[in-house]
Amino acid sequence: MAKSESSPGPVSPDPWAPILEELLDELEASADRIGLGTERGVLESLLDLEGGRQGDVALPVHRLAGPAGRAPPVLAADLAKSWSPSRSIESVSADGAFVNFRVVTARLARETLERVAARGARYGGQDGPGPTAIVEHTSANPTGPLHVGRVRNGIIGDTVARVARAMGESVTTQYYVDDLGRQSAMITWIWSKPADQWPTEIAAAAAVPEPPVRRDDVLYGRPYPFVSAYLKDHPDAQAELAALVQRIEEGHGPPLHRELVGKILAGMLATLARINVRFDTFVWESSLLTDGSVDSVLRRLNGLPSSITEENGARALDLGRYGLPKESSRVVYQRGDGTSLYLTRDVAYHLKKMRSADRVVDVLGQDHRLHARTLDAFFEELGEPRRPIFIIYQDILAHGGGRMSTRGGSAVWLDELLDDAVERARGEVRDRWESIDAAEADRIAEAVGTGAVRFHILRIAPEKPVAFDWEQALSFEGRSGPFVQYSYARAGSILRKSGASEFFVGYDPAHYTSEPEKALVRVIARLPRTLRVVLRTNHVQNVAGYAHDLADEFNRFYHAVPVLSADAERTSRLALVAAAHQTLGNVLDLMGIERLERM
RNA sequence: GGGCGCGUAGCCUAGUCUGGAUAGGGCACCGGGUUCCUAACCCGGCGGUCGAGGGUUCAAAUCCCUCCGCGCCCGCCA
Repeated sequence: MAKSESSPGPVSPDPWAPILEELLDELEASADRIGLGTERGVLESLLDLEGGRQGDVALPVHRLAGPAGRAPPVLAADLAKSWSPSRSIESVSADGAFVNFRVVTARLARETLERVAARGARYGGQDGPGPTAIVEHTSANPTGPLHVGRVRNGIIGDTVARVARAMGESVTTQYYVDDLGRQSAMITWIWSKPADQWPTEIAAAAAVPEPPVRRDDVLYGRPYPFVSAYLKDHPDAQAELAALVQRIEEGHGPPLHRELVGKILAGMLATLARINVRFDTFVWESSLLTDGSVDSVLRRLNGLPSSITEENGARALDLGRYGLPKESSRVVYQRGDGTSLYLTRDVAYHLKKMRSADRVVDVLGQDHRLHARTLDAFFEELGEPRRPIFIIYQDILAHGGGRMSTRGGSAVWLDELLDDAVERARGEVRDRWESIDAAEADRIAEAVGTGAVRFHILRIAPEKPVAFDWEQALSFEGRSGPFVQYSYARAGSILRKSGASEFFVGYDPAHYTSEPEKALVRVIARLPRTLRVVLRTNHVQNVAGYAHDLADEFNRFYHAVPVLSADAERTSRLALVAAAHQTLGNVLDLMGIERLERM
């Protein structure tokens, strides 16, 4: 009953919010009239907002039918019949056990365009200050250039961060730089030897096909896979490496070490920057040793009742009660020689993150799944109330299946993929736009090519196993990044040619009477809800899905509804185009794909 | 062997958390569309035992059980 006697409060950034409130008010009243004492919360939870084929919102009444003592179709019909006309709901109809509500387009359009006009680049998101968040992603070992097997990490992480930021969270992205341990030490080990003292097996690195770009990550990462293989059957080298690892962990590593890690990392970051992936903070693993974080964790762990000392003095936690799929229920966190392990440092790192942010999100490959569970168990043991949120993705497999391997030649370098995509885009641009100058063509090609790659990876759920496919990765049609960019450019073109400078003045939402216009209004209106769901579920593929839906509806509208040549409706249609343009742009931003005014 | 993830048309994929109406898209294929705001587009068609089997339910792609296939992990590596 009670219409909101409370103050309206701040306007919701979601155009559907006030309409759904009204719908629920009326639904409650309608339920009352037919003697249903159903609570508003129940009704609300039953509403299907993506719902109706035959409307905008659907209410399945099965669950209400029993208590009401009537058959579902009867109840649905009764509810529909007792409906009183309202300004938001255009029609209410019963179909079987469903009641379908169709919203008055003009009302939805008004709520939507007002918000797009007022919020601009912030349309779709929410105002802060929200919680603080740390999103850690990529964090690949600095041992060589990135290949596409792991590029999902950065794209997922960066998109999650962008969405969280749009939703009002205060987000810091972090790259955890592994400068400790064997992997990066192998690089230093080999490069600290004069070239004429390299083992021949490693010097043979020169025979491997070269990645297309020559940068420090390529150059210094080159011997890595060969060092790795060489070590397997050279105990003397292993001993050298072990000594080096220990010196590094003790803080006495050669200056070359940090220098090489930094150079390789810079190369990897240059590649990531091409797809608009950048980081706010870099946390060097070694800093956790020097700032005492690891010692402090070690002390806490050693004091735990579940802490055990192994024969050689190593320390472990008995995690038997967690049912981890380990051969032993003991998980070692400190070596016999007193040094720490990756796991221990990661515990320290996460405790640090959880102290400084409300939400801690990690993007991890599926090979880290058990590691993530182990971390959780450690936090439980330590009495830490909070947990990181783990987003687990599957590595992209090589073309025929199987892991991408540098030595086996099945690895596809990310730069190589991007170069190919850009090259193909350049061809497309030239075909369509002959008068374009070279610099402009390059700029557009880079945006289109990299956008295609980023979208291609983003569109698939992270946990889905995928094998790399050049043809699909380089597609510029259909469900693709360029399609969204193209739609944005088309909308921009209309706005430009209109000669107008202000689009959200003098429009009349009652003009949106054709199906394409109604559909376009509805997709635009859907963005805030979509982003709320993505924030909660981390299903970043839905951002790409939404972008495609929006572009799709815009193109249908574009073909069916003339804008510039319209008379009475021109202003209103321009407003709708402007709203679509803004929204497409906002979604491109969320995906880290360049907006192009022309293409 | 154990644990976890994945399995939706020829190919790729959304939907699975929170069960609801004839399972949405895209590619490919077939047929149309450009004197008109960018054809990287639009319209139409073809194509589905949602891995298999059982169970729960008024209702299962979705929940439970069993099995099959693929992947990953089960280190005093990271």
